[in-house]
Amino acid sequence: MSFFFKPRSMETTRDRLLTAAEMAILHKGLAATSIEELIAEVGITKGGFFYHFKDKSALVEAILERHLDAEERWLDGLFDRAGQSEPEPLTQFMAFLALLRQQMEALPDVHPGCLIAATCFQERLFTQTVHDLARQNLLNWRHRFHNRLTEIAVIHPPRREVDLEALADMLVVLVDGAIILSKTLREKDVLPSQIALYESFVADLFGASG
Amino acid sequence: MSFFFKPRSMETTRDRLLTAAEMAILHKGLAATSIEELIAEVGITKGGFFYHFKDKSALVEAILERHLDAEERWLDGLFDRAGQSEPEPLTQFMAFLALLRQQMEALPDVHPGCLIAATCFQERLFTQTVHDLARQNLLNWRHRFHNRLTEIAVIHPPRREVDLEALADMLVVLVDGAIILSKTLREKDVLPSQIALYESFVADLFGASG
DNA sequence: CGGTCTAGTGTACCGCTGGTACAGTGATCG
DNA sequence: CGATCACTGTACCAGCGGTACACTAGACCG
Repeated sequence: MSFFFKPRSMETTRDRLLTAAEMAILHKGLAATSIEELIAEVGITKGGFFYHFKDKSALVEAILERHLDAEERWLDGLFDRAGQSEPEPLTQFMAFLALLRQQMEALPDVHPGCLIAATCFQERLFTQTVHDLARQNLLNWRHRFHNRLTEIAVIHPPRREVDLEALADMLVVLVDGAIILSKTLREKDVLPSQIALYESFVADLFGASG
Repeated sequence: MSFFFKPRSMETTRDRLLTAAEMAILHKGLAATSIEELIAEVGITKGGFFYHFKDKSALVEAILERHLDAEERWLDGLFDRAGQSEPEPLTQFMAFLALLRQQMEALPDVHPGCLIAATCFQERLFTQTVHDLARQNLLNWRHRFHNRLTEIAVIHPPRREVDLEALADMLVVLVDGAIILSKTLREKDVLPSQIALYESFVADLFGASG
C-alpha cells in the first residue's frame, strides 16, 4: 500500500529509474508516464532505458516486485514492533492497528496511492504477470490477517457471529478504499479515521476492555 | 459505483459511443481504450467521433455525467424502496443496506469497476472537470449517508462514541475497496460480504434488536 | 420547391510515444 | 589484453490522439 520505505544509498541507475517511475505512476498513472520523461529525470538515453527493461511492462513488473517486497518488510516491521513484549494476540493486533494508523497519520500529504489498485483499473495496460503479483499479494495479506483473527477468536470468542475472512479482507478493503476517497477529496485524514473505525469495530467485536 | 441502469431504447450514435466507451474504460482503462476501436465498434468514422466530442476528455466527461446521474437515480430508487411504509430511520437504513447488498449479490460476474476509482489512479489523463465531478459525487454520498446516520443517532444513541462522518465514508470506502479486491482476486462475493459486515457493524452500533 | 440544420463520411496530415535496431565507447574486471 | 557491463547516439517505424476541411444524405421548415 505504500512507498516510504526509503531507497538504499549508492543507488544504481536501474534503481533510480524504478523509483522515478513508481512515483510518476502513483501520481499520474502509467499511461501518463512517458519513458522519455523518466529518462530525462534520471539522466540517461532511450537506449539506456531499454538496456535495463525490455519494455514498459517489464519496468512495471520490476516496480511491483520491489514495492511488494518493501511493503512486506514494512508491515512485518510493524507486526514485530506490535508484538514486542506483548504475547496476547488481541492486544498485539490492536497495537499493530494503532501503529498502522499512526504511520498513515504521519504522512505529510494525502497518500499517493496504491499500486495494486492502480493496476486493477488499467487491466489491458499491464501484463498477466503484474496482475498475478497483485493477486498473490492480496491473498498473502488476507491469509496473514485471517490467521491472526482466528488466533484471537479462539481466546476471545466474538460477541456476534462473524466471517473472519471477510473481517480480514475488510482491513485491505478499507485501506484501498480510503486511498481512493482520500485522493479524490484531497483529505488526508480519511485513511487514519477509517483505520480507527476498524480498530473500534475489532475491539468491540472481541470484547476488549476499553 | 455501477452501470446496470439500462440504456434507453432508440439509442443515438452518441449514446452508443458513450456506452461502448464506458464498458471499455471500466474493463481495460482509459489509456487502453482507443478512439479507433470505439468507432469500429459503433460503426462510424473518426470525423463522426470528433463531431460528437471535441476530444477524448470530453467523451470521458460525458460518460461520467451520464453515469453519476444514473447512479444517483438508482440509489434514490433503493432508498425509496427501503423507505416504503417504514418510517423508522434505522430500520429504513438497514433495509437500504440489505437492498444494496442484494443488488451486488445479483451481479452475474465480478463488479466491472468504479469509474471514480478509475479516474483517481490516472490523474493526468483526466481533466479537472472530471476530477471535480468525481469529488462532488463522493461529497454528495458522504452528506447523504451522514444525514441519515445523524438522524438515526438522535433516536438510537450509539453504544460507543463514533465519528458519524467517518462511518458515512466507510460505506463508500468499503464499496470502492471491495471492487478493487473483487476485481483483483476475481471473487464476486467480496462486495456483498463487506456490505454485510458493514450492516452488522451499524446494527450493533445503534443497538438494533437482532 | 428550396434552404438550413443535423449527423455524419472521407481524406490528408501532424506530433508524440512506445518500441526496434544497431554501431560505438569508456570503465572495470579477470 | 580481452571481455563484459552500462550505457550513448542515431535513425527509424507504427499506432494513436487530434486537426482541418470539403462533401453529403436525410429531416424539418416555410
